[in-house]
Amino acid sequence: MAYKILIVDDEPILTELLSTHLQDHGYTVSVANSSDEALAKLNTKPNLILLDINMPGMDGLELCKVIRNHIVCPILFLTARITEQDKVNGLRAGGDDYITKPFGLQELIARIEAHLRRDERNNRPPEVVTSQGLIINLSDRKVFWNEQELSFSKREFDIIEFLSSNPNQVFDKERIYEAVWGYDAEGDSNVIKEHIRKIRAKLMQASGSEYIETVWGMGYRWKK
Amino acid sequence: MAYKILIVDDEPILTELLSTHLQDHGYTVSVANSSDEALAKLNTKPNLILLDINMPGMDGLELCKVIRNHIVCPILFLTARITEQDKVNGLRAGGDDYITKPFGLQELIARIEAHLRRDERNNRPPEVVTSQGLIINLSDRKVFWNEQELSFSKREFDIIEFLSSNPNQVFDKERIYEAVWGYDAEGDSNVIKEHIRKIRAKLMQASGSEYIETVWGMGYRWKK
DNA sequence: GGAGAAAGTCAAAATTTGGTCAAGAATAAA
DNA sequence: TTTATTCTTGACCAAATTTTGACTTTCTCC
Repeated sequence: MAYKILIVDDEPILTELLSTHLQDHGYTVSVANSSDEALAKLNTKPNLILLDINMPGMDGLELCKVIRNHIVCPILFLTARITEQDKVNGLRAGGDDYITKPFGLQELIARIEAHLRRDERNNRPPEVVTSQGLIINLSDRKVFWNEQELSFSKREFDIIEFLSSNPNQVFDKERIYEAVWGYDAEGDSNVIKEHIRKIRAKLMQASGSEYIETVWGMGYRWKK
Repeated sequence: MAYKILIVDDEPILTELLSTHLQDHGYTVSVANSSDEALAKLNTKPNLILLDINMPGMDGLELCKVIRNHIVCPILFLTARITEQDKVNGLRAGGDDYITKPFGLQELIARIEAHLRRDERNNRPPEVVTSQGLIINLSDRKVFWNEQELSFSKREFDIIEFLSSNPNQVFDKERIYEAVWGYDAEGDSNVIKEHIRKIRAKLMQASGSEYIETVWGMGYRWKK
């Protein structure tokens, strides 16, 4: 999922430039040309905000404080001001970083990445894979069919995780073994077949449908 | 509790100056004059690291990457380098900010505050309240079941703190050991099992319910 | 349709893992 | 110092999982 970045600045030339550049790097960008517009666009829940300090109407610092009452995400100030006191004020207002114009676009991207990465680290959302009413929560290692939690052993879950994270792809038994056990299987082994059987049985009992498909002579595939 | 800041720099004059200044602002400071020393001092669990890029031996960027494998805390680079590429490299290496020498002490403090505040916001609720009447106060290191205070030893509380701060996530024994003891366990150890047993017993006696769940083959999880 | 290969099934054996206990070592308190 | 508390270790048991081997079924190609 692409990260959403909100740019708040009243200079159309700059916002246009930034917007394009960020989009080239895979970000979803929305632009606000005024404080009011910025507040209105908060409901798009941006993952990061670039905020110009010099804005007509409400000052960037003020705006920052207001934003902080609404959402928690990295806020980076863009500004031409350079005195130390300005920096201090910006950070005290609840900003997370301070980039002085003119700035290099590469540096900007790197800083954005650093902040997003940081944010990710701190409060990563649960990774969830879903298919047809089945919810697979990878970080909690839990599987639900509607309200009901299904229980799987370690190996079983590992196999489910691997297959469901790569839906519709066919993997032969050696490949699955390698991915789940971490090393190559020696000789012919019945292990995979047996685990697949267990998994299928549990999923079938709960949901009544098949999730793992056999591709004859090739391997198994997670249907999505 | 005072924040702990680790300064990594090989210039004694600078570290001395910084150290004094930070202490004046109420921080607990430890100094490492080399990469090896820095790594050794990681187990003091600093809340923030100031890292010089130009160091003899392991480069600051390298060091940063290594540190990132151990702990999660803001890392601020200190350096005389100023090219944009340098900044980009620093941030990519896992750093959170980049301060070029010479820098103002006020700005430094402000940036430190901003990062710590940020960290606080993200992952340090002052107290964790779990479901049925159990209150875990992390700053006072006290646990209450309704009105009654439960007593836990240091290790026991550390484990409770770690698990309950990351509810629903499964941690294997090595991971718990690393988080609580600050370094890797050597060989198989029974310590975690034993402490978990003690904790469970106390919680069960007081509240009559299980808070720590065993995930077979994976580890333990704090139920929430 | 039949041979042979691949996949599925089942139950039992083998292994791994977690829980418990008791006692020694280490640490803190008195 | 003595004493009490906490931490760690090793042994053992019980439970759960994983693997195995024998067997049956299904599919493909001749």
